[in-house]
Amino acid sequence: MPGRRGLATRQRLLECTADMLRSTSYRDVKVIDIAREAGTSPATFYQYFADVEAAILMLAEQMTSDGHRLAMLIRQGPWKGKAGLATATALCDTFFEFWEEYRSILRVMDLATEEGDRRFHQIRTRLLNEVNVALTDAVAQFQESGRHPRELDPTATAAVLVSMLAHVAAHQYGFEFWGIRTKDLRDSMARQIYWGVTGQKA
Amino acid sequence: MPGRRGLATRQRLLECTADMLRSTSYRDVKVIDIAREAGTSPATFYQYFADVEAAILMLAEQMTSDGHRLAMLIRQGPWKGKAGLATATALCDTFFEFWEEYRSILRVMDLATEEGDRRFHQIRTRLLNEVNVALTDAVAQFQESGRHPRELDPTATAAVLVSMLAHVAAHQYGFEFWGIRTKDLRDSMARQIYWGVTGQKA
DNA sequence: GTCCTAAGCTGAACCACCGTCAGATCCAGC
DNA sequence: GCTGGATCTGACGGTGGTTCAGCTTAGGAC
Repeated sequence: MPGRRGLATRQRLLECTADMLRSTSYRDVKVIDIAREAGTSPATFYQYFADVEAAILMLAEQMTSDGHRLAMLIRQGPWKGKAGLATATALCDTFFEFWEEYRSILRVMDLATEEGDRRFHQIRTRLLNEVNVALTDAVAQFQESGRHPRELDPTATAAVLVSMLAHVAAHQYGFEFWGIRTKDLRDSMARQIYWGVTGQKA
Repeated sequence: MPGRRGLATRQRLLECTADMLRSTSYRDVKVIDIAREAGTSPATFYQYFADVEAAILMLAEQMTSDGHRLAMLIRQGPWKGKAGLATATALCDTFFEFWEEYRSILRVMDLATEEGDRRFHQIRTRLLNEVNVALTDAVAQFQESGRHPRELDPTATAAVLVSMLAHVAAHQYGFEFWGIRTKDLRDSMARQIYWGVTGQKA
């Protein structure tokens, strides 16, 4: 349990880690650089974190607590008719914002998750499961009312839509570089989400 | 230009790199381990590749040439009616297979692309652009026939669908671990694709 | 103000890996 | 079996990883 000074140092190290991650490839983020940036010695870093991954893990945890707003939007928004399309559009925008803010952490989280890292996978689940459950509920509601193909698993549909949101948000710049405007991506994606949730055309 | 022996050595190093990548986190893949595995010295590795990334880049290039079948499926398949849904389903299956085969390379490619690496971005574009163009054409065709919302950009719609395919294929095991069956994912995804391409319910 | 103590920090050491180069080894063709 | 170019490697200086014993500092007690 670190005291006041220790907490300040740890926070400084976390911030520098986030900075390094923003400006350097994950593979090249070195403890010594983080320490230098924070005006301290590498040994101090190891007092607070077992390795660079552990620091990023902590950053990812901080991020998760900011992720509730994603699920909130889904639960609170209306999904019927024109307002439903507006909710879907707002959801896309919020995903874009969120990814913009935490881009560098999210990409490491994604890699680590795919590499089978349990800790990152758990954090990813905490972040996206909430969204998935909210979306599943929305889909299930419309499925009961009959307009939706019965044979589809609402959880799977929600997972597919969340994947779409996460991946498009992650590669937004790639698409722009390639001539596709973010606004068009958003509109197409919102339409897919509206369809997926309600089973109906707008 | 390496001769016969040189080419064999390079190929062996590439295979060992792919092996290491499968069993080790990207961050921890070391030249010395690859060399050991290949029964050669690190210096030999540097005769063929500038660094580990360069080797992975070459693996990614080999992968790209196997990627044509993805676009082929989209161009050849019928998209109308029940057969259209079958084409969408087959597309999902092919994506799953492809990702299964090249999982470890694809995740590094994704990371590097998001980190702004031009070379990996270019390869990613070569791989997915073809798919995207094929899908864009399919969407545009249905849009002309009027059943599709006019205001949507077909390129963006295609991009959104390709993102969905790539991300779900990448995280297939994550979803299964979490209780969602691959088959259900595939069916939900196929439905979204069918909707996205044709603008109609199945 | 001085002292004391626990919290916090670091210099230095050791080891692994990187990336390079001069020299050793191999082998195809004569 | 000799030779020249292709191929490989041992060894080295340099950087970063990680540890630990010992130093510094904050701040409470007096």
